[in-house]
Amino acid sequence: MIRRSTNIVRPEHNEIPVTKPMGKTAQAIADSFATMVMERGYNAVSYADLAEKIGIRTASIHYHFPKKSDLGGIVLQQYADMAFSAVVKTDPDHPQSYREAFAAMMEPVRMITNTQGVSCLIGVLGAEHASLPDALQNGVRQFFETQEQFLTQLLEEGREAGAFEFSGSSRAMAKVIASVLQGAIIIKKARDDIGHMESVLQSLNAMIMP
Amino acid sequence: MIRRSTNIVRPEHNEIPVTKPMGKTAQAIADSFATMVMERGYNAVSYADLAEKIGIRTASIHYHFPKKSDLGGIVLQQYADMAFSAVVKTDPDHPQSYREAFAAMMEPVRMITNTQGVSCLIGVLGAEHASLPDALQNGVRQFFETQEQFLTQLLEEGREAGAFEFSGSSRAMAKVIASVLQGAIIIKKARDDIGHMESVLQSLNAMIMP
DNA sequence: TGATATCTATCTAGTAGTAGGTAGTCAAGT
DNA sequence: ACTTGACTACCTACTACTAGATAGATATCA
Repeated sequence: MIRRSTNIVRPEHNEIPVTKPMGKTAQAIADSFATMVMERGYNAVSYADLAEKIGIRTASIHYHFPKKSDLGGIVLQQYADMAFSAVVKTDPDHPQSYREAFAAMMEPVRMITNTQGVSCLIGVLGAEHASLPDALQNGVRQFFETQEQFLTQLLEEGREAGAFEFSGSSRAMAKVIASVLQGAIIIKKARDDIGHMESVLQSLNAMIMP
Repeated sequence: MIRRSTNIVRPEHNEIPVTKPMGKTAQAIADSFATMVMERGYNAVSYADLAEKIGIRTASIHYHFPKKSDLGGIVLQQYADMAFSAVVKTDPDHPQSYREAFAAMMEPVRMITNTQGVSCLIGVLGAEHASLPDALQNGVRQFFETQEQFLTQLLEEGREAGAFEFSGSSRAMAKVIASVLQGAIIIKKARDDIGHMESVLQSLNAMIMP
């Protein structure tokens, strides 16, 4: 049974209403933390590392983020917001709109591709899964589920509109795409080879475009 | 220019000749370490964890593996040996032999798939790349390079023999396969969902089999 | 307006616990 | 007797985290 809808709906990932926006320092901490995790992994980033990089004391970081898991949670949430915010309005009468929506989803991937030494935050956390605090484990799982749902819907509706062409179910293809992106990003980091990512992205396009 | 060869040659990954085989305890330490890394990540496994699991003191682990990087190195080497040892003799006159060789390469993947809570050792280490000792960083990079070379050759010769069918270069397809496996394994762990892996493996077969 | 109080963001100085790693001892097996 | 594999006991460095103080900004109120 195919569910019909005119537009790709922005998925909700239970956003806690952020009543107070983050200050400059807090955001700097979050940004540095995110980058370092994408390079080294969650467990390899210490408050001391962060403090030195930003130029404050570790205690000041604890002021903004009492526990490491708080910091991890914020960073994960911001990352998910970024990843799912690139929404392009889709229209069944304009197949191109689905391709544009897909391209928009690839924007964060392109950013990671072009930043040396980093891979996807979620992939890194996924690799360390069992060692993470519960809240982060759940966040990671939820990200993957949301991403699959989002991709499945885009592929399904895009195929009906004639924008995509592939065999098998949309869900199966969504699983392949999510997997190939995660894997390719990790390999490009480990091999320090942007070419790997570029090749895979090209193959991926060939896989779904008519 | 296509390189012709009758057989898939087992790649060398500069194996240091292990003059002395490992004792029972040493192997138990290595095995437990490998499993725990595949669950949590390299940096989240301590000598204390290991010692408790095996039932010895941490100092005893240092006796067998003076530094953590030694332990990591051995485990990485054993993992690579396992991954690349499944060699099936290929024969251009028997296309089925290439499919069998491919299936043999998937055997370790199937093992990981069916073990709850673990993902591929190399993928985990890849995710933590920047925080690893140099020797491990190089080992991981080399694994990916060897794997790509191995897969490329198998796909190329298998396609010539009529065993595989796909568009694009063999190398590009090898990159896709290596990536999709890594990604899928991480996602199945994070989502605790074997179904994800099974779906992806099926799609992967459909991608290269005529 | 001036005094008082509260808030923000940082600091110094510490905590207990854990990390990887070392020195030196000792018993059992060959 | 020598090797093997384990031990006890320890070390230094680092971990996340806390307590308490302080300087400066901002709000409240007599």
